[in-house]
Amino acid sequence: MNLSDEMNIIKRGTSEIILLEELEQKLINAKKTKTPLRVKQGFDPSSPDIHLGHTVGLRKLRHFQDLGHEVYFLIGDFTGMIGDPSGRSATRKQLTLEEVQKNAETYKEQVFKILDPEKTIVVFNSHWLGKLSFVEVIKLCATYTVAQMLEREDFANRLREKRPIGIHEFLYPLMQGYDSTVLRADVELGGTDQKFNLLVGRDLQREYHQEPQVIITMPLIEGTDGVEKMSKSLGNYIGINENPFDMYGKVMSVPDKLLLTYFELLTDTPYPELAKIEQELKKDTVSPLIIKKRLAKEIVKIYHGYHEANEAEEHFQKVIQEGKAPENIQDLPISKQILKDNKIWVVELIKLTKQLKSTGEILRNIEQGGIRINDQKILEKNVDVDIKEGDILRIGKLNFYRIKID
RNA sequence: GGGGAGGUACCAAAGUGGUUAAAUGGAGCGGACUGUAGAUCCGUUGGCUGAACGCCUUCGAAGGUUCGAAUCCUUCCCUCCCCA
Repeated sequence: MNLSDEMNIIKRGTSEIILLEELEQKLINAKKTKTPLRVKQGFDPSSPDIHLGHTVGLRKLRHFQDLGHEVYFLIGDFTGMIGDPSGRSATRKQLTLEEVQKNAETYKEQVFKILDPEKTIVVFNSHWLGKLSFVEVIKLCATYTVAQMLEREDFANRLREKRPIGIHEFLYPLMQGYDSTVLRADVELGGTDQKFNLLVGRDLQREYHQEPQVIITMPLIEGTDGVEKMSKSLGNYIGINENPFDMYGKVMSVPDKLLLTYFELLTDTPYPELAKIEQELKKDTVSPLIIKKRLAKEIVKIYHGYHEANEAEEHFQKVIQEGKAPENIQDLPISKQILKDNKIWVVELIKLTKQLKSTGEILRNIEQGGIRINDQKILEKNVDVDIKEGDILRIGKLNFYRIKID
């Protein structure tokens, strides 16, 4: 593969590369000396579930691996205890050591759905940051001035608006930069909100007489609401551990305007194909629904495989679009003893599913027409229903149970 | 060190002695509609009881005043702002 092909793979979907020429030079040198580049990205272990937003960076790391480079997957277990102020109006809460480490474990399980384990080195920054002496910390601080720190938009804003900035928050960029010097990173990846921190890494590497890392920022994708960036705390995320149907359905709930971005950043759809999709959307030759279904299937395929993706699609078609019961319905075992003349009080029946949390919720569902037995709405709470083996109980739109009498 | 503001349900935010299980918005849930779980509209949202406006729990924590407290008093915990 020649240099420009490599560059095209790397450039896809990026927001900014600083500096492009340095990256080219590094790639050339790597090839010449047969030394893979050391590509670093840090992850904050404060929320343990990886969602599609994280995969934007992870997939870029994978691109580097596919080109033969090494990935340093850095778990910010130490920095996680301080709290990264990036993009936050308020100071982030600090995690305990145990919380951070527990989260880190679940993190590792998930990232290898995307990264190549052979070419990934997982590192924890507590290993070196935890050993720094106070003198060393002060020396590190001495490399930066308050004025430099205040260049960061978030700090500047908070200062102007007289909102608090913790002293420790100034240390975050320094620590992240220090990580780069320890790992001797050639490239560091991050979201656009990380730009400042990534740049600090370059400065510190110079300070430590290293060649500065190239920094690559990736766009932050909006979540299923189409407004806020995808994040767990906002509840607009699609987790990569979610089951195929939920994943498919959540992608389907994304506003149309995000279709192209999702295709570009979350799938490997080649550029000519992307251009075609763009045209289809623009000229309205293909319904956005069809295109979105293609996207949903594509994404489910990446995390669950082709077969599961097909199933998710069929399921969606049947249950959501046509409002019918799906093929695989879970059994609801009912023992004969609790039946009286094959009858059971509806509320009791629903309780057995454990689907609804309280009696109040069950009653509300009944009143509002959310309960069906064999497609027949039950609208009255004081009824004992006749049930037999194989009857289908439906709660709301999505939850089906097949009665099984023991 | 001095002065001030505030902690209310999943979140945000009203409420300052009874009519408050607590306005409103968001989120959630259900329905209708549709090209989707999107948009829109309607309904609904502490728990228990075969349900009655009956009982239990909830307005930072613990006590107290009162027939009655989210609302008043005391102590404590926490958060924030201004001045130094």
